[in-house]
Amino acid sequence: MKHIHTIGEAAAASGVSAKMIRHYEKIGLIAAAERTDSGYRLYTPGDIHTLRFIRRARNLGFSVDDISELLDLWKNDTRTSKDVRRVADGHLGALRAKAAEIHSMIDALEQLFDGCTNDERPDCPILNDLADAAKPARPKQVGHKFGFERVC
Amino acid sequence: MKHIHTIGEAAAASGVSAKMIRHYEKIGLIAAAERTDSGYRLYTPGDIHTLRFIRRARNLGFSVDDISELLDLWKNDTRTSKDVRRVADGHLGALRAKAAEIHSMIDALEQLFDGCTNDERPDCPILNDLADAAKPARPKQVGHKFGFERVC
DNA sequence: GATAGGGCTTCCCATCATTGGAAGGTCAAG
DNA sequence: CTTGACCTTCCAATGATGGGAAGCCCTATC
Repeated sequence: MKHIHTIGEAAAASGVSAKMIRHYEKIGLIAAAERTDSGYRLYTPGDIHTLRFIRRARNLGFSVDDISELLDLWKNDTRTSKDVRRVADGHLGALRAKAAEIHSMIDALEQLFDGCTNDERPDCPILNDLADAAKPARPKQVGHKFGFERVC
Repeated sequence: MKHIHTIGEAAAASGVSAKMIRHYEKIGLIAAAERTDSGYRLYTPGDIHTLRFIRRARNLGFSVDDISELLDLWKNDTRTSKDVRRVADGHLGALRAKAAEIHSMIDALEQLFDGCTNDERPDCPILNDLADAAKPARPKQVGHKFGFERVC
């Protein structure tokens, strides 16, 4: 039970794949690992701790750039709580924006579903809407329902 | 006011960039456009209608594969409403899964924020959690708050 | 000692939708 | 004829990850 591990062990212990560990090293997110005489990378428990940090941050959706900053802050004794909040807050904003975007898609799609009969007929408001957005699936009270263009 | 348009006009009229129109042609999502003697692509109003269809579907987050299927259904007289629903339903499921994933990230991050002082001190539950997930930011009643490892 | 297997190395490619740029041909107006 | 805006093709990059090939290394077993 040495305290030094191969990349495979580090991967298993951290939850970061060996592929990604090499990748993170290549892009400079983590320092280049020590090597054995034969070229194998070696990882200390501290390295693995860092890898776990990275994996958790990725689970929270942080980008590699964000993680790089968080790692710097983590290892920086002069950081302030504010610094960390700034990074996390930026990401939280991005997540909320993404969530809003997806929800608007979901809402639009659900609305189209409302008018969809789900039967053997070819008429389908989903395609109608895609073909001509000026003719919403369930118009609030938009008047014109002439159905020009193909029915569906 | 001809009824035939260059790729730039088609792009402006459809909301799909010229780059993407060429790309969609290359990957087979749309048929290869007619050409002038000098090689310029030519688009009919029908082509532009198709491009608008594509753009709207992309706005709803459909993948190119989905859109390809939707286009086939759109132009297929024997399709049924069910067919369209199947595609849209699959996408809706993916969107909901993505939304759930993002919300779980948001929730986790917000919880970390709860314990973050946002001041000049270096102690920060966000980093603490990333460094050691076994020690949640706001533990329900997890006992051990020894703060081994660095404080933050 | 030889061999088999599994793990490690590097390098390249693919994803997915989109954008950017370079180098060069075409068209319309001045 | 020149200028500038448009078009053409081709190549590359994005971001995070996976897949695979070719080849070396290490350990266990015969």
